Amino acid sequence: MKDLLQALRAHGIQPTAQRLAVARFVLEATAHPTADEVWEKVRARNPTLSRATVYNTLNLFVEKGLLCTQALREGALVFDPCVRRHHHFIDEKTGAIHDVPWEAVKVTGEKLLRGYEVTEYQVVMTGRKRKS
Amino acid sequence: MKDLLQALRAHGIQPTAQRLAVARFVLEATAHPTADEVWEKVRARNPTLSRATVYNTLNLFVEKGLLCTQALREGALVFDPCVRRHHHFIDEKTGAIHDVPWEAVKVTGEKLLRGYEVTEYQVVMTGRKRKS
DNA sequence: GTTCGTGCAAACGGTTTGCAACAAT
DNA sequence: ATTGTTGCAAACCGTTTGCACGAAC
Repeated sequence: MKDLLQALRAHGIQPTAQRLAVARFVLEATAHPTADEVWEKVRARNPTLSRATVYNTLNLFVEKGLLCTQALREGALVFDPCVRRHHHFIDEKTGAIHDVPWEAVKVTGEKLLRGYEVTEYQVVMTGRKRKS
Repeated sequence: MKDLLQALRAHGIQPTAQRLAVARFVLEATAHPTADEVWEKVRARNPTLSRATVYNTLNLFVEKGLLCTQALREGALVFDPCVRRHHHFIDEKTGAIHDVPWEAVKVTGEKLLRGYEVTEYQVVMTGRKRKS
């Protein structure tokens, strides 16, 4: 819990009860939730939390560099803790989004694209989850 | 124009004036337009065309395999002709989306991901367009 | 008492849907 | 006459915004 406080302060975010609740959920989230999913989940413990506050808070976190948004789902943004670079795998059955470690996949050739100066990239994969 | 007719028929789509107009624009589009952009552009020549028809038509095209949707833009789907596989480059200044030839970038390692069976993938790059 | 965050409700933009008019077979 | 397509408007969903209340310095 203390680390959450420090994380917010380190990013210049004034901590409030609502922001801590959102941060606690979203920074540990591995599920790439949408804003509404964050609201649903966090509201379970903080019933007075309003949707607007969740949206405001998430946008604030993005602005302050605590979260990144990803356009990986059709129709809604998903939020991802800004940790080390990684790729994404999308289960075509369930739509669930999984992180893929950066070293698991190698991309070559992006440096010498004619006409483009690539500063960021990621591989977006889709397929089925294996039983194992 | 004849090829458009055949393309629609080949995909089991009954051709109508509206569908041909949409197809003509979107199949040649290199700009990855959103549905509303398609509407705006096609309406210039077909002023009676309704937004609903554009949405219905685009969804029909996707259903029938003539178009693919890509979640590359925040807040709106973009449509892409289903041609050969390719990657995407997004200009971080303008948001413009460009196709990157499949052979220009190589991805390795996606076959042996533990737990995932990858059936599709693409590299999504962002950066600046070079002057050249 | 000023500043900032919250909550509500209304507004907004992209998309879908219900329905009545219509065209084609 | 049946089937399928169109156009309009209303509904819908995810998100933003305006504003009044309330908490904190």
